[in-house]
Amino acid sequence: MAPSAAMHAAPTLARPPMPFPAAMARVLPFPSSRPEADPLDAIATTSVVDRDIAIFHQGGSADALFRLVDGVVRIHKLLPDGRRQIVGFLQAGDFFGLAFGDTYLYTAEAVTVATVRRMSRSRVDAVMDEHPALRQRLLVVTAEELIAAQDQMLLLGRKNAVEKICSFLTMLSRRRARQGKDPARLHVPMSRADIADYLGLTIETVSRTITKLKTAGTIRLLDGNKIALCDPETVASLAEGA
Amino acid sequence: MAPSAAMHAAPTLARPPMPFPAAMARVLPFPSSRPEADPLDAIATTSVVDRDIAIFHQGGSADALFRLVDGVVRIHKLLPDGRRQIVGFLQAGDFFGLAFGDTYLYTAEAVTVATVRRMSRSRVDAVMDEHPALRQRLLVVTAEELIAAQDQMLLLGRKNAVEKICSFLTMLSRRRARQGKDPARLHVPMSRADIADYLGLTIETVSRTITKLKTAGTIRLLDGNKIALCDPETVASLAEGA
DNA sequence: CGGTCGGTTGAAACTGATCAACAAGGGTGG
DNA sequence: CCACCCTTGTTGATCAGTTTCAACCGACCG
Repeated sequence: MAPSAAMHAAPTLARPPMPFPAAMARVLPFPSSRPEADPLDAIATTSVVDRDIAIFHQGGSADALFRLVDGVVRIHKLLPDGRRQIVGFLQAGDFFGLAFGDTYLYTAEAVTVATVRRMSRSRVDAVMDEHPALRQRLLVVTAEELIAAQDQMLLLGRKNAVEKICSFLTMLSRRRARQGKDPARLHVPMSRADIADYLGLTIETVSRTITKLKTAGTIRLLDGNKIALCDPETVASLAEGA
Repeated sequence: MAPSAAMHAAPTLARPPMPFPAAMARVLPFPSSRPEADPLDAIATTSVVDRDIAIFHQGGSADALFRLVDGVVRIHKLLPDGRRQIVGFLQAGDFFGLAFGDTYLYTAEAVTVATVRRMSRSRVDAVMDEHPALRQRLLVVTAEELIAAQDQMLLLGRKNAVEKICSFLTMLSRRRARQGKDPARLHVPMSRADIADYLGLTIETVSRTITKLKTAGTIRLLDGNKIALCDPETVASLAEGA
């Protein structure tokens, strides 16, 4: 995988030196599976991306917009010395790759094997001009992302380790609920390093905090990267500092 | 015109200790490009807001959109126990208060005496439908705001105190440059508490870090809340962990 | 002139980071 | 099939950056 534990903090040392290498994502062409009524769909091509493979890189030429069909994708930014901040975990339906300059401002990588639909930027613009409603929709999803980013700013700036972990678990729980699945039973495909870089912690602190919640009886660790919330409400209130 | 009643709601302290209503709100701050002949202008009314007075509150009914004409406004979110995270400082030209739900997601307050133009939400929607280009512009500025939010996430999650302060100074410097003013001479109207809550630090750490930069000869403190950057490039590189 | 407020500075405490060791898979090659 | 290794996660001990608590200063104000 890409950046990991070793690159946290430590202003002096920086094991992985390069911010953004050149390697492109291994994106396999794939026939369109379910063509929706979506005009964007007509200009999209489907690809399957392996675990830990980049879909695009920070600094790379931003020539396409993507939509996640299946799997989980992380987007992150890097500091020159390799410190990493994961800015979001995407789920099915999410758009990404929005760039208003000519280069991507962050890297997108598959956390699990992921299926994405790729739309060239020029075509997206053309389709938008034809279907103003799409632009409205894109505005709404961008706005929702901004709202989520602001919540994350509150988390990163003002929450302690327990609150951060509980916020993370609550986010996963809410996603489950939105999918009509059991919100007390989470699948957590991301590594401790990913969680740490998302919450502004180290892997050790993530591990210790999860252990603490487990021994406190707040959560239970199941196998297959699954976590059970004994009481989602309690976890949610811990996330807010209760 | 006279300041509207709505924006002179209860004076808000810089750090309100009381909990806030659980109600969620959806608000977007976003910068505009040019304040020229604008159809939005026709439906706007101007107000002057005193220092530290709220323009709207987190949880309040989101019935209007605002554009900052003059002064500085801060936007912040609160945790139930009063911990505060400032998610942005707005400058002249910036839009804020756009809501995608029916209540505001956070509070907007004047950092300096501020002049704002207020546009009712229903009228904004009508004007948008009439001028599709406005919606496009809205998308662009929202995306720019999202990009800024992601940079701030990197700052909050992975930067140390010196890097945070230098990032803040660099942001102010870039704004000055964009206004055609001397980027090495900053006006800093916000208090130490505001800076602390923006950077995820305490007032004391902000003060100490600024002192450290001053004694290191990186910056000079001038009176009238002004700061001179001895070398903006150096400050910018310190912001990235150099 | 006393009081408050914003900012600075000092000392101690604490949370989370760092360094280090180890265990549990999982894959690979002999 | 098994030994080995490499990766991921856990746990312990110590360290350090930031926070907390506290005192102080100067400016401003009634």
